[in-house]
Amino acid sequence: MIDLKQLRDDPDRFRKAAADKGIAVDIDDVLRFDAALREAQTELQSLVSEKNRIGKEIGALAGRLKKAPDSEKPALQQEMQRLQARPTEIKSREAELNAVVTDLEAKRLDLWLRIPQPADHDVPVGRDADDNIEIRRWNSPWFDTSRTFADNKGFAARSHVEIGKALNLFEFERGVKMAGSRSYVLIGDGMRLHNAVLRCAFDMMTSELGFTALSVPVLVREQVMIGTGFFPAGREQAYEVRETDRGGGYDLYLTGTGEVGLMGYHQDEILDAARLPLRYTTVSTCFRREAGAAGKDTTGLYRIHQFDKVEQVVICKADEAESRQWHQRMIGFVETLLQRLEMPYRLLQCCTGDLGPKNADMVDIETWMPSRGEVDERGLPRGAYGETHSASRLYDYQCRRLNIRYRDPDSGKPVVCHSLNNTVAASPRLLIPILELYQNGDGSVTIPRVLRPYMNGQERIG
RNA sequence: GGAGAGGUGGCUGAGUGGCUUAAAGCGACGGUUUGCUAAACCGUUGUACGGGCUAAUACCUGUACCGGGGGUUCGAAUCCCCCCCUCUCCGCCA
Repeated sequence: MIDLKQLRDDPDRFRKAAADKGIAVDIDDVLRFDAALREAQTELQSLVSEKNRIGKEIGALAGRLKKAPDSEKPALQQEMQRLQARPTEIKSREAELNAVVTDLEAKRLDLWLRIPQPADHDVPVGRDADDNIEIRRWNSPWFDTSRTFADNKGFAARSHVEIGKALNLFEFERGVKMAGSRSYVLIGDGMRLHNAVLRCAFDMMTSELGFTALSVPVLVREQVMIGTGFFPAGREQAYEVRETDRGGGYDLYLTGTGEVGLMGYHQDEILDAARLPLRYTTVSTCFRREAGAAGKDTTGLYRIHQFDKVEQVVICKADEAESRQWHQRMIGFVETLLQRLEMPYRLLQCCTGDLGPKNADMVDIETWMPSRGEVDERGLPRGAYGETHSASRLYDYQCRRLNIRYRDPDSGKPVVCHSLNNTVAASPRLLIPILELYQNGDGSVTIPRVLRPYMNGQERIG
């Protein structure tokens, strides 16, 4: 959520920002509702103020009335009636104004929540993912993405789907039987490898990097979804559990990322400035409806409704330099992990059209997936980078919605925090490059060295 | 799931319709005193949203907030209704 005062001061900045992101929101309506609301509030408050003042007189009079001898009571009662006339009159106008204020507040909030965070000045303007700009690449010591898979490994690549089927690491049929399309079952070493990746990433964040591990709810109230910025814009992406239909007071929503729980944790708190920055990590199951993605990435483990993810978030002081520094660090943690896994990746600077409403800046990390991409003249896929991570820098947009602040040591005033988040490892999507890059000509798969401690020392599958 | 007790400021805790529109204590901050520390004494005290005046996030002023939402009333922490949460006991259970 943006700062309304900033909107009043410079509406053009937000008009342009929304246009750059390709998000339709009527800034003029927000300003109109805002102005009308404040006018109504002003009138309402002065009426209530008058009512309260008379109320005090009535209170004092009531006290005198109680102690007064009977002879004086009729006069006092008459005075009481006279005093009560004006508040009664105010009440009807107050009710009218209250209705107006409630209505305008709702209208203003509805639009306010939809005004996107302006992209930072150094984020390239663009329409969609095609306009993202590559920042840099890293190649594995033993796999050069500029050469074909066969040139790298000496045999033709099989897709993770084929590998998984041959080695019985996962299947889709029974997953679909139980839960519908985009559902799957991990089996045996497939499940073990999945856990190994997550554990490896989780241990790095906690033991090595000092992030605090939290296990957080993945079934949360609407307020947390709004606060973290996933609602209202992404409402159709979340599964909802309609508890109100069975008499409960609240509906609940399955979270699409651990970020929701990690950030919602401190909702409505004023944090101790001395304890910032807060660094949290979690491993959680993530649920996504993938509405609007029908027909897209329908094969394999790439786009699925349920997966597990190690996520990292940082909540820091409202300082642009510090925010930017953490963004780079958090990206660096992921690079370290991918380099340990010896898998080629690249960094993409996302353009304005690909940022989403809440980000000032976003860097995607894509890992090389040999089975993706166009098919060459021999009918073999050329391979392509596939998105595995996304590092967001949000300034105070998310923390303002969540109402997470700290007290500035100098002024003593509450200041809205900055927040950042980044994937550490999302699996089974990350199993795609692992299986495909580490496959051998004999059909087996070598287990990446860093994952072997989490596989009981096992070196190969199959 | 059943029964009961609760939810008041940073913390403890009083307050069962106005004469207290949240007492008192603790803590924190500022000051006085002091060779220094401690103590004592005096003072201050939250958040949000408006309005006024502005260079100002300074100052003045208003409204709201006693778990959340609604209601009764001239007036609600207090009375009524719904919901949420916590605790105790019972039941069930990974």
